[in-house]
Amino acid sequence: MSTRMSKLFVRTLREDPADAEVASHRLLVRAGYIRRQAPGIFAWLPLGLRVRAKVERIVREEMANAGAQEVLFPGLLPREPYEATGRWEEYGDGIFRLKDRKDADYLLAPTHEEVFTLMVKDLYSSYKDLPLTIFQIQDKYRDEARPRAGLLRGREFSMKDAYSFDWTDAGLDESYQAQRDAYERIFTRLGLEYVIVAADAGAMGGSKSEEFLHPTPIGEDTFVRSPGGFTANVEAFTTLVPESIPFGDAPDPVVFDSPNTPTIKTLVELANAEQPRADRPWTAADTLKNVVLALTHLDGTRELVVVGVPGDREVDMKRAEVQFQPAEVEPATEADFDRVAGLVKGYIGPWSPEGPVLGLDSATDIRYLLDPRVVDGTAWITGANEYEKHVFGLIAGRDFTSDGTAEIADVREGDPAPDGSGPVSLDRGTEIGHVFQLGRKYAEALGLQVLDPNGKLVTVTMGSYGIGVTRNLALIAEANADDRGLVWPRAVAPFDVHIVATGKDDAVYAAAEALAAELDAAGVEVLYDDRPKVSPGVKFGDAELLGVPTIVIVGKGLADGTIELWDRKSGERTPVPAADAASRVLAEIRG
RNA sequence: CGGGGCGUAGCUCAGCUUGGUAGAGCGCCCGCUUUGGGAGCGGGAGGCCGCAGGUUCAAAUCCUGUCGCCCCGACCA
Repeated sequence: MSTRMSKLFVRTLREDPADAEVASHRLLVRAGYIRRQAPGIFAWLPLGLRVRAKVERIVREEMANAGAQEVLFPGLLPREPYEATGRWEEYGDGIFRLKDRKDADYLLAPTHEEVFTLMVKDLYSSYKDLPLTIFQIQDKYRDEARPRAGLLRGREFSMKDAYSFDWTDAGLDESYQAQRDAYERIFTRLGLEYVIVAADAGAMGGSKSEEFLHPTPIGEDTFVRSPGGFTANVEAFTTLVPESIPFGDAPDPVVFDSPNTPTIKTLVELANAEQPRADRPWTAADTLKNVVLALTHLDGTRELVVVGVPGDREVDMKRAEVQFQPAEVEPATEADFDRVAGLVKGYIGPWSPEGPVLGLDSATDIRYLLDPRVVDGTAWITGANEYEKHVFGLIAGRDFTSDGTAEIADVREGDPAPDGSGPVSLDRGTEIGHVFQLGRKYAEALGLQVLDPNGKLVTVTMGSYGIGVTRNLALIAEANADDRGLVWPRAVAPFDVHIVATGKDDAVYAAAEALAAELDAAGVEVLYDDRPKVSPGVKFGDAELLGVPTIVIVGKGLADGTIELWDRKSGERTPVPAADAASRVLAEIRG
């Protein structure tokens, strides 16, 4: 049965909704696919649901291809399983919590590792039952601090989450690869450009982890690519370590007066004026900036660390978080400085004439880490640990050492890729899928073990694989819109064809109706704009806004026996004999 | 949590500076006309001006408080 526009539960808006910024949000609301219900929470109207179902179908088909079975867990879950893995606390304000009438704690599930693991534990106890991959498509809830961009970052969102269970590491590799392959097929079918980047395994606590990123200017992630094919999320980017330089007969460090140098820029200017170097001027890259960070560990203890980074680089707090996780990182506060003796704000450095100042074996006892670029033999200008004094010619490895390296400096366009594949470029992207090997963390915490062929208990190793269904939908909309509206790829369009009848001639409506019926009988999903008192301009505008890829206009051409095929994407209109219309549409849709 | 902006009809907004009976366009309903690019005319329905308190003869408008929403950042995946 084809859908009639006159009966469809939709109201298109002539103007952009005031609260929508990005194209997908604006257009999905304006075209009547979704409506906002609460911040980051949306109602789905018939058009939106149809697209959502199409996306889900592709995901289901490829999950089946990958040998995964569909299940459905509740979104409302008790606290206990999350307590067992520590995530009830870890999630903090990030999840919706609630209590039942007996005052027992519940949560709206942000993801389902725990309950999947427990279900497998309940049912399976032999290696013969494995491998197993099960998945669901279900709404997830996260109380995002700031939901934004409509569907792109919601508090309720639909996600396909799959979990694999193996009893050997090799098995996990295979299960992982199967999902990874399925993801490539899914995004290809959805028509979404993607890059696979090495990701930080992060809070989920696993080993191997890759993100599928869709490059888009509205993306919230930054990732790098090199000409040689290296890709990584900036958080996971590792610096190419330069060769060490022999100390040779480099002169001893020289302390100099450096009043009024609150910034790296002023310090460099002063150095060039007062302590010029023979071969080339000092630059910010010659300075070593010692940044004091305060870490708050999981047990609540606060630790100060100092990280030395080249002065031309900023600290990237996101990279710092990754570096020090699971501790929380923030710049040290005044109170932190007050607690430690020996740090002269603005003049912090690892060296003093009296001996080392930074490091676990130094005067301050503060952990000192260095940017990987600070290799042995490099010479630096840095603080002399005395008010209004800096030191130059300080040689790494000779005059100071560290307790290790830290990747907290920002990544820049042109930085060399760690695999030697050339300078990287930076792009914005949004995560559309994430695959990773959880390993045994959850199985251990929840006691999921099976008997191996020798009758020995072994802990199961797991993978977890997510695709944001509604986010993908939004990104498809985003990537396929023009100034007139949505332009759906055929694979996910709410309808196959949108028939627009114009004019008031009964013959037009009769012909349009007959065409709709014929196509419908052929299994085509038809949206038929039968509204009799609506002007052609409105119907054309709505057709463009809704974005069905093939539009058929039955109107004034009918007098000459023609009907028009209108391609939404190219805008091209092709008159065809009315008698051929159905077959031409079929060819268009299936060709 | 920090910064900025905004809450007036279903939607987009004006009115607020300078207090005096609630406005426009679109949408919706009725009638007539109109039908290939968001029609015309006539008639109509629709408002706790976010909420609370205060000032005042009188508050959408001024003051205080509060709640909410949007954007940027922080946070989060």
